[in-house]
Amino acid sequence: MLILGPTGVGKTELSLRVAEHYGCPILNCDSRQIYRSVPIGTAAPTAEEQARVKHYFVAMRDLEEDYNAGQYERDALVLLEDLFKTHEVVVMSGGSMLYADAVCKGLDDLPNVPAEIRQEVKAAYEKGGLEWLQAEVQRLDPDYWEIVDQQNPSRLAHCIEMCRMTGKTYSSLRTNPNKERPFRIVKVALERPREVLYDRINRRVEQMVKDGLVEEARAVYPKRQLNSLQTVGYRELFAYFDGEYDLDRAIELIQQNSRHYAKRQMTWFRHDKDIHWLNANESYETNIHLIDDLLCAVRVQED
RNA sequence: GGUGCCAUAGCUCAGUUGGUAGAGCAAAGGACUGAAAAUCCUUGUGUCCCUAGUUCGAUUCUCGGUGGCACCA
Repeated sequence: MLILGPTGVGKTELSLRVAEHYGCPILNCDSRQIYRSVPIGTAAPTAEEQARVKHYFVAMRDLEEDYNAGQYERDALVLLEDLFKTHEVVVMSGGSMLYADAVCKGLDDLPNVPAEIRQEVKAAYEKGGLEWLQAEVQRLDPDYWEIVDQQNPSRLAHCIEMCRMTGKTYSSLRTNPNKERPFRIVKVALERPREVLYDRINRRVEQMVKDGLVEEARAVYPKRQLNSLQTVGYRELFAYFDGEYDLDRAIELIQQNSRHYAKRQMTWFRHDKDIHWLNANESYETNIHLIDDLLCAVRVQED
């Protein structure tokens, strides 16, 4: 049972109630809540919430540890195999769409990029700029060049990393696997009118600040260059610590960037035809009832 | 009360020697295979404050009004 929705829509409480209803645990599907030390800014499930339902993939990695969607796919599948021995239904909940798709459809089996190669490509990019990345991809993998977002440094850099590591073209490694899974997936997503969602996001950011977000960010400030901290709520405060602007401006930017993030999530959801939409304004009882119906339909299909 | 300056996109402003206008930001739309809360792409019609005048034609010039700011009383 996959529960999706943009940031701030209200996934957490519905997921808890659904998990309680089925007596099952929750697999968190959030690329930032996986890390320790940043619970306030990532709106991670609280101790009380985790006491209600067993959670996985919350605060399980240090900020220094690189984590990624491919690793999440592997970790989640191992865990799910185990959980399905004792549970008919498991809830997965979150807003990281690449992570969700990695579990539902699977990514190609690519190696993790070693730090040296990442560093090497990064250094060459800093020296040669976007032009170097573009020329290098055209040279190493002309097929990928045809389809890639040619202005996007991370896409280009990743292609170069893969080519250098494997000695093959990145495009030849991309098979769009659409893997079979040994379980059925039901996807629901919560929705709210745009203005209501944005208002909730704005207020949630203010609440985070009251709850100590600034202090939390200050504590991890020395590690600001880590990928795990390239995150809304932290980058803006780091810039404030640097004196680039005042705290009020930083808060405004956190709200704005959270809204942008929600918008990008919704763009992704819109194209996923497997999603069943739930109105976040409905009562939990109503939505759980709808979810129950969806699961029953899947059981009927199986028989 | 007097004098001066200003009034153009949601915001900050540019500009039109008179031929109905454009930047930044915001906003919206989109892409997405191991950095994904990341990264990248696309999109600018708005009574140019209102009334009257001059003019073939006024957002632009003139008179008056309204609002804002500054200085003087």
